Amino acid sequence: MTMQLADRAGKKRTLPKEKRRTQLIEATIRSIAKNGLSDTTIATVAREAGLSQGIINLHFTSKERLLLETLTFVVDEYKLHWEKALKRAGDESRDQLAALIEVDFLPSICERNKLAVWFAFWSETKSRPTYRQLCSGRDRDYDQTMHELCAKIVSEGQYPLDAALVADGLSAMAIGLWLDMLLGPRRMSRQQALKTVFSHLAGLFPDHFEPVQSERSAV
Amino acid sequence: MTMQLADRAGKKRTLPKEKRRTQLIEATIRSIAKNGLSDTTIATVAREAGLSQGIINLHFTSKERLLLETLTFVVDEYKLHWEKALKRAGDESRDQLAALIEVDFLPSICERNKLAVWFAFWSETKSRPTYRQLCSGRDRDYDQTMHELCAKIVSEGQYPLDAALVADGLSAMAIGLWLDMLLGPRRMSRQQALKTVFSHLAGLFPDHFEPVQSERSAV
Amino acid sequence: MTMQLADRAGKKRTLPKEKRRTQLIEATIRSIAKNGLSDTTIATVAREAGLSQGIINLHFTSKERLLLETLTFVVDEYKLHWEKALKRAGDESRDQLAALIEVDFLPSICERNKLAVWFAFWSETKSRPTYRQLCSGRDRDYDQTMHELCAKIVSEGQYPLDAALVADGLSAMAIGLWLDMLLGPRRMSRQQALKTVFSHLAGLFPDHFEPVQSERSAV
Amino acid sequence: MTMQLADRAGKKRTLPKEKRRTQLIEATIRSIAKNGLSDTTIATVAREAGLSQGIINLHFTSKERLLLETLTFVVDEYKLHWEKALKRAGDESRDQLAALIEVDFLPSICERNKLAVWFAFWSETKSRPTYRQLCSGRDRDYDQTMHELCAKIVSEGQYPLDAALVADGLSAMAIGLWLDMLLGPRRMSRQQALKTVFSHLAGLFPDHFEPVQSERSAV
DNA sequence: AATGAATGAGGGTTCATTCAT
DNA sequence: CATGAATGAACCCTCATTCAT
Repeated sequence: MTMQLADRAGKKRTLPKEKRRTQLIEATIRSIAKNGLSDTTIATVAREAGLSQGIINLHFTSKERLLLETLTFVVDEYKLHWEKALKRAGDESRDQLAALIEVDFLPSICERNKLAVWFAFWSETKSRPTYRQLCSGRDRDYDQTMHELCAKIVSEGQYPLDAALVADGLSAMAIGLWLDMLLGPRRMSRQQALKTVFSHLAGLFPDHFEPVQSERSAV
Repeated sequence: MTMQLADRAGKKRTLPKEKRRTQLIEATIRSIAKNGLSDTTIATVAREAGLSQGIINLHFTSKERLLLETLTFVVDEYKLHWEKALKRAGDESRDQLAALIEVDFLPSICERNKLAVWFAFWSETKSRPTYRQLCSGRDRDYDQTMHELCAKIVSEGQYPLDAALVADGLSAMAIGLWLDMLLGPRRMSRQQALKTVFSHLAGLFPDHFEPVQSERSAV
Repeated sequence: MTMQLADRAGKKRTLPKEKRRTQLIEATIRSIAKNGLSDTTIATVAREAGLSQGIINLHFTSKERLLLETLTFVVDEYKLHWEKALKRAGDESRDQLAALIEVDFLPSICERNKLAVWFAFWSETKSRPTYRQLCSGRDRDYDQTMHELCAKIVSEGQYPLDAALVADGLSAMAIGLWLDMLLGPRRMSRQQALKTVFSHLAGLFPDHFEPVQSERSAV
Repeated sequence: MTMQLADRAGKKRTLPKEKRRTQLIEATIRSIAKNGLSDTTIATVAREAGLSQGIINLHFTSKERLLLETLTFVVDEYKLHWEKALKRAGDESRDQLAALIEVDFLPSICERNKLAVWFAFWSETKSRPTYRQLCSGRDRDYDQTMHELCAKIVSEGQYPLDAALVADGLSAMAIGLWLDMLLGPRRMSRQQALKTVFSHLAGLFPDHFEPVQSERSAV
């Protein structure tokens, strides 16, 4: 409500096209998080943006398109982050894997609004073939990279593990933790989630990752 | 005349109350899997059940109630399974943990229709407090049991691991694998999923679980 | 308004399917006559029928279908009338032609509501190919019959006329008179219209039709 | 920058007021012919004119006004034509009547775009009193003139006909032929339409008009 | 003078719910 | 019990109109 008032006071009535679009996409993300996908209507999005209903069809032609572009927005942002993180991570495969995983728990990535979007679309994927292409699991590049890093580490450490299975498992774990974070921040904080994954890494790859101490069990 | 119609199909027109209810709940599960939660209407459920529209309000008062009872049905079935599995598992904590995890990938539990229901409700959880009570994550008993088993194994094997973190991680991984199975059976089969979890167990608890060979990497 | 009240008082809430459909078609005809085609909305039709808006989609799936069936209704009724009239007319081609023309000016055919429907759809024909098939001009059987009758009369009377042109002209004249009647009953009554056509027939086929005296010019 | 855009197309961005208005009216006529009256929106007109949406309200205040002026435009053009034709026709009533009728089938008058406009407005006349004043039937002067010419010819030729009825019939026939032309140019060409009317004139007034041979029936 | 972003009333349609049968 | 015709609120979308640029 305060938000809305602020909007009204401080903003110009007409905005550059691209600005309006992202403004509406962000309103859509908030609405999905707040109301769920099935209760996200053109009205809720418009209200969230502090604008009129007609503006959505003006900028996105249809609600369906708005939802698609919202999903794309979140997916692209995610991809951008981990690609950047990977570049910055240095040469050690250990560090690269760490970087990749840390991205999943960056505040801007795993804030609940965004997580709500991921899960909303995942849960509709079966009935909407269009969604699947955009976000099946995460994406192939991610899986590929994860697999390669695990393979390198396994061979470096001579671990008796199957790299493909480890990669799948880690990726799955991250998503499961996302769900825990979505369902209630008390159950699982970002810190807690990170510790969980790194604790596993330490168990699996003892020569590459150090043990993690949880507050809960720390004496 | 009515009799005639009833006879024709070979079905009785009136069914015991409880039968009708589960018949409708199963139709709801199929509809959610097929159409997604937001495209599941009273009409799609009734059609899936081969009955008239009015029957849902007759047996469930409202659509909301039908959905709630559908969720409850799936959650209860899940709980029933792992409680039974645990009892049958013997005394070894190793076997009990294995049993607990295997339940997640039982055909009747992780068939895609059921998974679709879990994710459908999870993704709406934020906006519907009612859902959360029913299925936040899984449920407390499950988490508790998982934690205890991990703690026992950790202490048995003297592993340098935090039991709480391992328990959370395993639970999360199972859910992440469910998502993989939901999004496409090719990406992740039940067998593959089981291998993935047990491969991690072998890595974490080498004295309790044996290494797993994936077909993919097997020479 | 009285109509509406009467409806509400005297009718059952639920009606046989076919009855409801014709009831709605008749309401559509009245609405087109009263509001024009472009101002005929689902709301105006429902109000005219004294029913709720949803009922139109229930019985006709879409507004478009309702309009199409309304057009079909009027076209079929017209065709039925002139076919029947032709059978009853006897063997004289003179009488048959007279019968054919008289149909155009039967009260139930050329009441203004119906005429409004004809013109409404004619005027949209260019942009709606579907309409054309249903009512291009009138229909081929009509044109054919008209032509044959004129040909017979021309040859009987040895008139120096082209039967095809006469047939086209008479048909066109009838439609032009319909327009006059639609635009204002004062300008052109049914009687007046009939006289106009028969006056022409008398002029063209003096051996078959007798002169007509108009009130206006009658001394 | 604006200058640049203007230059590129070679058009001036600002046009004399009257030019813009007729440009928009012509675009309206095309849009009505192409899309029908009910699908003629401000957007279709603006697109047809290659201009922005706002311009219509700028020049015509409202859509209603634009439609009204479009109708007026067509009506005035028609009236202008037949008044001019009448003046040029000479003194013979025969020639004057012929001239009057020929105007109806001048290419610029009965091109389909224009006919579409006539019928579009006629079919809405009942619900829009404003339209009726503008174009009921055609207009009184026309009817009056037609009647006088028929009367003169009837008396000249001592025909046993009622002049008023003949005038009405001819006028109606012309409109009916317009409809035939609107619905499909194959059914009725301008030539064919003219022959049809003159064939009737020859039948009615044999001393004034010569018989017409149709191609169809010519041996 | 001209544009086009923005509005919001009203259009067609869907759908949970009611109720007479 | 079971049906399905009927309702009406709420959905998405269109479009005439306004207004800052």
